[in-house]
Amino acid sequence: MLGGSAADVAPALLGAVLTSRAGPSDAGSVAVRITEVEAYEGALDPASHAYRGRTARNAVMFGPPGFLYVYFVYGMHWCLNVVCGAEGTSTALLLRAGQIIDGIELAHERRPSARTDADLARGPARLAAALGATGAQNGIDLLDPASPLHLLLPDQPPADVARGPRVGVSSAADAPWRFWLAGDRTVSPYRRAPRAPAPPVPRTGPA
DNA sequence: GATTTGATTCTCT
DNA sequence: GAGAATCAAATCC
Repeated sequence: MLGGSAADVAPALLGAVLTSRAGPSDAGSVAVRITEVEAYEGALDPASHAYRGRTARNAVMFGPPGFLYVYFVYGMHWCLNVVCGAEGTSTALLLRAGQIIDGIELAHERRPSARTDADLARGPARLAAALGATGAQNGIDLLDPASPLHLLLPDQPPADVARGPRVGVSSAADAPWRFWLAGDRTVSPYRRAPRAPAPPVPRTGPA
């Protein structure tokens, strides 16, 4: 399952369940069903952190699949990625959204601004916050049940998978490398990258 | 060594 | 709809 190009692996990750344990005890765990991901194709993808080669920050992406790559962005947010390519290929999948299926109360405590259950993990930084994930979990093995974060892949890929352009990326903005469960309420709203040029406006008024 | 930008979210207008 | 918050990595001089 894991080990191919990010776009190939992406549909298989939809419907997967990511479980986090708050601490040494099992009390306070939160589980999320992944409903939206984005593929980042490593050295082939201008939008990928691995596009310009290996650095201390992105080293995890160059490792074997099944590991967690966590990065810090905009000075305040953590984002979670699952390494999916073979060792050395640096492809990964960004977890963009999910549905909390266990530990809803704890998730609300971690995300006070979320007004509904669907808002708890609707967005990459929100998902990380709901799980209580930070850079401390960077590089852990998601396939190891003993890890603080554990990923359980579904028996078979979901049927209703939609795909489209990625959110918030300013390069390769049109590549259809975002995948989500069609119709799911927890999928984040599409937004073009802030710095991308405005789309052409047809001239309907007087010149 | 200094500057710029970013795989975002929240709040106010 | 627009702007602020705020850190690290990458880029430029």
